[in-house]
Parts: sequence; C-alpha cells; structure tokens
Amino acid sequence: MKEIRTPATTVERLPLYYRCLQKLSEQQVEVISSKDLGNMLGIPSTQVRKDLSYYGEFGRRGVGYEVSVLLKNLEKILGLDNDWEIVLIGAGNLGQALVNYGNFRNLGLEINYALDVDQGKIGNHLGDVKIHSVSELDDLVQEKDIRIAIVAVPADSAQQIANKLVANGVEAIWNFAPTRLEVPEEIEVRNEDLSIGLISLTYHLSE
Amino acid sequence: MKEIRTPATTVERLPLYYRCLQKLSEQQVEVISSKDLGNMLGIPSTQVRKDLSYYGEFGRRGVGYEVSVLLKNLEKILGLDNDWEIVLIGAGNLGQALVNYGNFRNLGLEINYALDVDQGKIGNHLGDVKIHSVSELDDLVQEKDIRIAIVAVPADSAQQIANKLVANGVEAIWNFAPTRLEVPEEIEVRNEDLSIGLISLTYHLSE
DNA sequence: TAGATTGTTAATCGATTAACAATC
DNA sequence: TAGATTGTTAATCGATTAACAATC
Repeated sequence: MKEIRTPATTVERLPLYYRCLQKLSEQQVEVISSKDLGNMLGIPSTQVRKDLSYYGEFGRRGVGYEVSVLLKNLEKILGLDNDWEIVLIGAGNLGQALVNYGNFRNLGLEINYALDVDQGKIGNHLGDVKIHSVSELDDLVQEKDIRIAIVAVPADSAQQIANKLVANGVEAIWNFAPTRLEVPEEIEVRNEDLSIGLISLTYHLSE
Repeated sequence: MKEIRTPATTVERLPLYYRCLQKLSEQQVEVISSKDLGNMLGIPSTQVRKDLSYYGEFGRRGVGYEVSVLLKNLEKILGLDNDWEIVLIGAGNLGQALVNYGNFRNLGLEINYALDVDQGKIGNHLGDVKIHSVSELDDLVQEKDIRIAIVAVPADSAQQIANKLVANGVEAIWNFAPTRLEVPEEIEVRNEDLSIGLISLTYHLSE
C-alpha cells in the first residue's frame, strides 16, 4: 500500500483554484483547461493537474474540467460544504476586521461568536456578532461543539487561551498572536503572523 | 563564482529569530545557542545555523551567539534599520487593524499615510493617521518617495490601485486583496490572503 | 483522423537534516 | 584536556516541472 501524502503547498493552492472557479461559474464559463486556470493564477498547468490528481480525476482528456464539477469537488475537499461554528477570542481591531471580512462570506464561512476580556467591550457588537465575556468560553465551546477558534489576543495571553480552547474540545486554531502555541500534536494550528509579510518587503528592498 | 540563493523559506524564518532575540535581549540574556533559539521556535538547531550562514558567521564555536550582535545583524539584514515610509490604501476594517497593529511598532515600522475613496472617511483618523483622498496618491507617493504600499481595498479595485502605485515609484506591495496583481517583475508583491488560513483549517478537519 | 488536453511517471530542482571537522 | 557548539559539506527528503501515453 503506497502512502501518498498531499504536499502542504498543494493545500495552499486549492483555495485559489476554488475562488477562481467561483468567478468562472459566475461568468457562465462551463469548461476550463488546466492551462487557462493556471494562467489566471500564475501557476503552471502541470502543477494544477498534479495538485488535483491527489484527490481524483476530475477532468476529461482532450477537453478540460467542467467548472461546476470541479467546484463541487473542491468544495467538498476543502470542507466548505460543512456548517462550521467558529469562535473568535479577542475583539480588538483585528478581531473586528476578521468578523467583517467579506471574503469569508463568499466561502460560506462566518465567525459566529466573539469573546473578549474587556468589560467595556462586552455586550457591544462586531458587525452582527455580540461580544461575550471570555469567562463564557468553556460553556460556549462545549455546548456549541465548536471545533474552530480564532485567537486574536495579545501574545502574552495567547497560550493561556489556547489551553482553554483545547481543553474544551477545539481542534483547530487560527493564531494571529505572534507567538508559538504549544498544543497537542493532533490540534491543527495555523499561524498568521502579519509582521512576516511586512518584514519580507523591507528585506527585499534592502538587499 | 558560485551563486548562493537564500531560500525563500529562510527569509520567512528570519523575522521569527529577530523577534525571539528581542525578547531574549529584554530578559538580559547575553548568549544563546542555535539549539536553545530553535527550541523556542520549534525549529531544528541545524536549520537555525544554516539560515544564518547565508548572511555571515555570527556565532562563536563552543559558545553560541551573542544576542546583541545577532540582533543588530538581523536588524540590518531585514532592513529594519531603515526609516521606511509606508502608505495604506483602503481605510476599512482591515486597514484600521493594520494601522493599529502593535507588533509593527516593536519592529520600528509604522504606517504613515492612509488613503481611501470614501468621501465619508476622508478627514477621519485611523489611530494617529489621517485619512486622505486616494486622488492624492500620485503626489503623495512621489513627494514622500514612498517605496512600500499596503493594498487593503476590494479585489476589483486592487489592480487599478497597484498600477497607480507602480507608476509613481512604489517598489513593494503588501496585497490583502484576494486577487493576483499583475506588476512588472522587479516589483515585490507579497500576497496576504486571509481566506487561505481559515480554509486550511476546514480542510484539515474534513480529511 | 488531427488537435487538444488530461493524468501520471520520471527527471529536476530546492530545502531540510545529518554528520563532522574546526574551534572556543 | 573534555565538553560544547559553530559553520559547512554531503545525504536525504519533498516539491516542481518535463515529457508523454491515454483519450476525448
């Protein structure tokens, strides 16, 4: 039995294909080749085909990919056909931006709950989402069976929040705090370290 | 003459080293080994040494790295010893979060100017930064010799903004719009596509 | 049939890791 | 000298790309 691991880099590209196909679908495009799809994204056609090949055979030789079929399959692969409950911890500027981030809506994703420690914020709203006290974290995560959490708190409280999230059953954490979270290895952590993006620019301009 | 290209992955890790060293410096730690530095970040010591080796020999065999020396060198390598002028285009929720993002301050970076199309926003402030009309883009970028821009506008106007930025001399763009920007190849573009982070979590939970 | 395009194997390229001489 | 740790070479691992048979 041969183990074929999907490269992490492939997983990063799938959302790009997905969004591109959404656009094509809106434009009533019915069939697209790996070449054309790749061109829209600056990705070689050979890479597009290889990426998709980890999940099945979605195209027709000599023809291309039917947009609706590929879109449906990617939706499934990416887990976007599920109804995820997502909790945000930290209702600061960044938290607010995330709750109101329009591009999640287009993917069928939304942040359902927001928590903060600041008494002054509790009861306020971020977009449609009411801010609750972080003291309700345990009950909320357990009662709603929340599996995905977004950590947008200062670096020095991120680990403590992560511990509580994991203890209550959260399985995936999107971490915006610029710090490494220590969690059990079965927990999926995605670090979104905004400083790296900006520093990579100052780096390249300084070379 | 042998060309030694620094791997892109190395460049991504340098900011992590830098921030870690800042913390160590605050804690009055004077010397650190690649092993200890790596442990703090979940990176093998051998990788730490290899990464640093692209830029010089900063350590002492049998001893380790002097924190202040390595910090100073990384600051230079990353271009953080410069006084960059940075303009933000798009003063929405995300733009606001970026202007107020505290972790840039710690790196000596800050967003100096903010522009928006919305007449209702012009004249308001994001943190300390006054919002100007995007019609002032050309003059501002040229007069202030701005080399770095942050694009936080909707996807459908991102390309047009990028064109104006490049035409006026901007050399590096941090793009938060979920779209590919077509720019001359000498322009550095860093795409920060927030959807990818969240989708990668739904993907892994669906496997 | 001729032209187009997929899916996949094999070759290449690039990044990580192991191993170790140099040296503090 | 013995123990620690760097800097670097060589080996390994993983991802991209080229090439092409299969097939529409």
